[in-house]
Amino acid sequence: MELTRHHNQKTETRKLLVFAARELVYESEHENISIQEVTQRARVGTGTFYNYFQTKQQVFEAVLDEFRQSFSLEVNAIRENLKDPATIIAVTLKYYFLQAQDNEKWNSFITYSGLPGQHILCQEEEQCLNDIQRGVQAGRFKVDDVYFTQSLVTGMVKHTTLELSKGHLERSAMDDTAQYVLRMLGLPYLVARALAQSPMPPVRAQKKVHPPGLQIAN
Amino acid sequence: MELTRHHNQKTETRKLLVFAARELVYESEHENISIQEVTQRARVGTGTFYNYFQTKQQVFEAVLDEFRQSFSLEVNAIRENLKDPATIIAVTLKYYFLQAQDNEKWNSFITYSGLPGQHILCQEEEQCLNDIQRGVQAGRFKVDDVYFTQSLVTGMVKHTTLELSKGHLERSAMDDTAQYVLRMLGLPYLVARALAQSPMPPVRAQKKVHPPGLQIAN
Amino acid sequence: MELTRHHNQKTETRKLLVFAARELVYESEHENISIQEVTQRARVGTGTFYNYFQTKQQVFEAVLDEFRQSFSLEVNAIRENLKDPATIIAVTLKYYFLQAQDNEKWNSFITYSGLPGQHILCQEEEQCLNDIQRGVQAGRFKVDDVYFTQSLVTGMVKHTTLELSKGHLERSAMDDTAQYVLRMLGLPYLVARALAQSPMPPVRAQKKVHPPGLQIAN
Amino acid sequence: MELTRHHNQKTETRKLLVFAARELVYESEHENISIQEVTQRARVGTGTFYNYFQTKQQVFEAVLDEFRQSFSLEVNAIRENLKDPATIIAVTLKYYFLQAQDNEKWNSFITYSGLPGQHILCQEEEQCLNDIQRGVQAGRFKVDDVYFTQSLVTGMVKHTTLELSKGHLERSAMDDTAQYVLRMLGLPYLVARALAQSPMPPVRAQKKVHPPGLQIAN
DNA sequence: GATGAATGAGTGTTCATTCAT
DNA sequence: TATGAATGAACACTCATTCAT
Repeated sequence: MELTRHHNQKTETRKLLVFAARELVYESEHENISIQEVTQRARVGTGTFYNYFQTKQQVFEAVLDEFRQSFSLEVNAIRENLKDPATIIAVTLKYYFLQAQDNEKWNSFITYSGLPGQHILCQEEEQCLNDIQRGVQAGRFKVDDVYFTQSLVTGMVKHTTLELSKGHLERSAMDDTAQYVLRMLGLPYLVARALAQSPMPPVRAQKKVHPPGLQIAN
Repeated sequence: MELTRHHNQKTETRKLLVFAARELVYESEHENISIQEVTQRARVGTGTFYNYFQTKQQVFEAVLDEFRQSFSLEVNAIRENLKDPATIIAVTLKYYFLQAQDNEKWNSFITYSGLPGQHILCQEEEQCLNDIQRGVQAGRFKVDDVYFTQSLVTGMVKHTTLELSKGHLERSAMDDTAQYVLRMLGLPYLVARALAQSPMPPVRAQKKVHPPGLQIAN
Repeated sequence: MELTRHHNQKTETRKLLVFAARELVYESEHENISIQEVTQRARVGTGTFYNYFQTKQQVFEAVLDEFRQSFSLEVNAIRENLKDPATIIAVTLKYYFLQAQDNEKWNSFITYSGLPGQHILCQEEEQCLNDIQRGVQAGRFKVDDVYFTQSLVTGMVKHTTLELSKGHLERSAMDDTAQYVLRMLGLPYLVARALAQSPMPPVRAQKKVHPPGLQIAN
Repeated sequence: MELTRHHNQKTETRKLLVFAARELVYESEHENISIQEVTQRARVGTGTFYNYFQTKQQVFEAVLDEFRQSFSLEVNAIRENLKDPATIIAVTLKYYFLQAQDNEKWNSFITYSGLPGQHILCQEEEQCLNDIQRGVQAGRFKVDDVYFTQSLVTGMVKHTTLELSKGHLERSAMDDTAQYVLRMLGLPYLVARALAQSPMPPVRAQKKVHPPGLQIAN
């Protein structure tokens, strides 16, 4: 019990720090967030930071991890009810766009900070690869080089996400990108358009605080 | 006369600074280049910097401008001999990939520094837009939304460039990307492939120092 | 009974700390050893340290004490079989040099740390004083000022020890120093040389872990 | 002239820093002097320090250098009028003791700080070596190993200096040490005593601020 | 007595910017 | 215009010490 309590307390403070870091990413005008900003926001002593992280990057990586994990949970909850590879891809892309819209700040942060932002979707990338491969095996897709195609799809999605977050593109760009992706995978124009425009399946009711699932404590 | 001398001198010093900044981008291991590094490299007093730039970013933007300008010159020299919109696009893309390959360092710099890296191709973007529009008008291309398509093409090109520079993609990705782009624009598969795989027209003989055309002075 | 257990436990923890501190002195590259390093090494809570020591210096002084004590035990075991003051001094010096050789790290630690390193031999100093005085009384030595002579002898020994540990002097310096000391005390050259060069009497068989006798627990 | 002025100004600030560092060594209770202490004392901005020194140690080494240099100047002024190797050694030692007496704090500083204190007299050591060698060649001294003897002499002098500065020895220790050293070098007792007790030759009139010759500016 | 999370003053160091010359 | 010494706020990071449990 003693141990448990301590462990909880420790976990609690860590959460405070990660939470503060995330808040600052969203609020901060400048890209450079200092450790002292984080600890002050977390209402915690300066040195406390170093009980949980060895370096500044680590706390932001922790935020990134939380983000990826919660996003994964949500998107997988949707995907598991779907069968058709094309539908899965269309829905995944659109879900990604949707949640990305709420996170402009975050997007620019991971894009321009020194963080391994390119890996923000790394697990998703593997998933994307699998999606494509299964579609190919099922005779649904037709691509020359699966790996390259996956890479390019990822690039397209990232681009659209970023441009959306900057207001350079309209909301319709989400559907349009999905449509182009599906066509790249070999679907006929009409099918691609139909799939891309079909409405999202109802997401499990769930209150979303800013980045999905990043609620602190509870 | 006196005035001319002064003007030249001023211009000269500015060039020295921009040149030094560019060199440092290529050489430096770390992303953070200080003004003092720049002025020392330019063999110029610290304060001199502020006669030409108000802020650190400005000097890097100047480098960026030079870069864009010289790239423009070169690519336009190639383009002016071409007529077919599809060919123009294919050639432009491939030329862009080629020169980007020589500039990995630079690419990562504009991608991860605080600079408005997204605009590296902004003038090109407009050109790209024109290319697409002319193709559409000529009945060669078929796209729903020209603006969105152009944006997505840009995103794809940037993605491939970056991934190439990181070694995540093979050289064939250049042709493959061009091919996908052409198909996105509505060309049939075989035509797209043929165009994408056709060799580059001979570039005007020209010794290229590091980034094309960025030679200082003259 | 309860009391005894507590007392033992308390003693035990103290030993753990002192032991850890000593290990760190030997192993550590840097001169600055933090309390947290000590407690971690001792597998003891951070706060526990302050149950036994008020300040960081105190734990190192404790190490010093242990060291002196164990050295005393050993050297006295040798000395008690000797009668002649000159022989006693020669043997003591040489024994000191010998054990110092195994403890380079330690030597530099007490020399350059803030510890009262000058007192490392303070008990020995008194002993040294006695040795000289008895030699004088026995008519074996001839010195003007016993106290000063003892001080200078101590200085010479320390110097040779330190220089040996730094590799600035050869092993023969041990004999040479002993010889000079004996001559300082008034012995004729030949006698001094003979005594200084005579081999050490056999030390009681005894396995020596690192610093003599500093084994913890038992 | 412009250049000269700048150079002077620059030199001036450097002196301010070195001067402040030296003062702090003398005044400070604790061994650890921070850069900010130095800059505040020098009435200079924090960053200014790094225009002159790359690291904290450097400023203290600068103090050490100044000290050695000025000491050298003085002692050599005395030595150059002397011929006899034994007298030279006696006088040099005594002069060293005298000036060391004024510098207790400094002595403990170089002894216990991380500075290469062992080299404080390094040039002197070489000089000492020469002194001994010349005495040997002149048939005045008789030593087995010149290098070892020099090392030991240095050790004795350092020891006496330090103990004097701590008040552990009386002033007579200066003469006594000189006497022992001369005897170590092979002089007969009476000669050694006579030389060691002879008064210092008159030193050139000279106002001595704390450590000889360390006056700032003028 | 034992614990270890919390602390915050302190460290050495960097650097964009100013300004007298 | 050119200079470069001066600046001081800011930085990431350390660590002896406290104290509630």
